[in-house]
Amino acid sequence: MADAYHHGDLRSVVLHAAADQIAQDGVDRLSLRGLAQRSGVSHAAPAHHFGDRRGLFTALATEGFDLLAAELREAGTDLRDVAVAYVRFALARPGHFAVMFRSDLARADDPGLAAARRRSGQALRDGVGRLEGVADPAAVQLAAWSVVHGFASLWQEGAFVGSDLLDPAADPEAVARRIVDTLVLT
Amino acid sequence: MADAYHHGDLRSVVLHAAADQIAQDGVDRLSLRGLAQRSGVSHAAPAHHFGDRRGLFTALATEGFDLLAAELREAGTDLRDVAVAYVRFALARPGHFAVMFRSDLARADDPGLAAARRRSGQALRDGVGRLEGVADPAAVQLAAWSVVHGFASLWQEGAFVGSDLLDPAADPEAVARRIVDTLVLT
DNA sequence: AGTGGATCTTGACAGTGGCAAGTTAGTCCG
DNA sequence: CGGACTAACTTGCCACTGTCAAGATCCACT
Repeated sequence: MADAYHHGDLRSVVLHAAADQIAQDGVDRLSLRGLAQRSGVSHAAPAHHFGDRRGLFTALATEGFDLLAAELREAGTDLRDVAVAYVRFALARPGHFAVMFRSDLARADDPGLAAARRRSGQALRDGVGRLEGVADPAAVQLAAWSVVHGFASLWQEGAFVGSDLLDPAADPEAVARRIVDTLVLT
Repeated sequence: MADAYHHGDLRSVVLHAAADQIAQDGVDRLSLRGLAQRSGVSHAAPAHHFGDRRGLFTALATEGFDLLAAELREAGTDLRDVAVAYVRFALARPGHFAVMFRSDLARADDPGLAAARRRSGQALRDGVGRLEGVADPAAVQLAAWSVVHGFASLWQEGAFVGSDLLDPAADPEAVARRIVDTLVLT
């Protein structure tokens, strides 16, 4: 740990630091050099693992999609539970979530990222697959994804604070459940 | 136009150029100097109008909220129409939309931005206000906002492209209407 | 033991945002 | 008509950032 050379775990250390910093200050204020300094290495060390600024975001997004997939699978097969799990993930991992759907930050053609995105998409599909007796299942699936994604985004950016739409002290997961209930009973 | 000094319209010229560039390359790749060059002025000229990088984003977000408010008011008083108008705005003004809900980019305490945000919030409220016979109107309002915001965000970032959830050539407004219909009939 | 490759450092370069000081243009007021 | 005042813009500079190239260090393997 106190040794000069990091021996393997630098990659995850930097990733973790990046997620922390993004959660605190936002993506725009993230500096690779600051990240390196915070991780106790020279300014060019991260480049060896991620190559690029885009490479770092790509790795972070990939990790995010894998974490999301795990979270969704754990939630089971009920649409409501899966939806709430999506919101829970977004709020628990703001640093990852802020990067995952930003095509301008990550390298869109990265095969690892595409695979992880596909995995989480599959997990989402598995959880929402059974929609018997619904007129337009595809619309419901789209709506479910959109509503949890939008709610998580808006919540995280503080869009609800002065809106009178909800109690500032409310539990986001509980609100998410209320919203999803509004949706699926169609 | 060919004169050396811009005389007044530089502010809007730069704002327009910024919206264009953000729509093309994303927020992260926006350079104030490139913007200035593209507008035909020196690198420090924008600073006089916006002060700061954050100042530019603040102005752009403010303009965006005003445009959104106008669009929402024009849509009338039906929740479906207002919701679709929200999506239409987001897709028509991607450069503005990308900045409007990013608290890390704009100056959150700016009074002009707060006022514009309040105006568009009011417009949204006016359009969605009448929800008679609904068990949990606040939840429906939250869900409506969340679903259009999420759908517009996901669409813009290309999250739907390989997902089999919808036809890649589909008209986003039509899809948005389908989604909203899924929602309000509760 | 020593060779090879992975990991990290050092040093340099162009580009960026931000600041200070100077320059130009228009306006107002005698 | 002319001179002062102010807004708009320019020039020059600085610290910082991302990126690249070259060198140093460590580890594994034979």
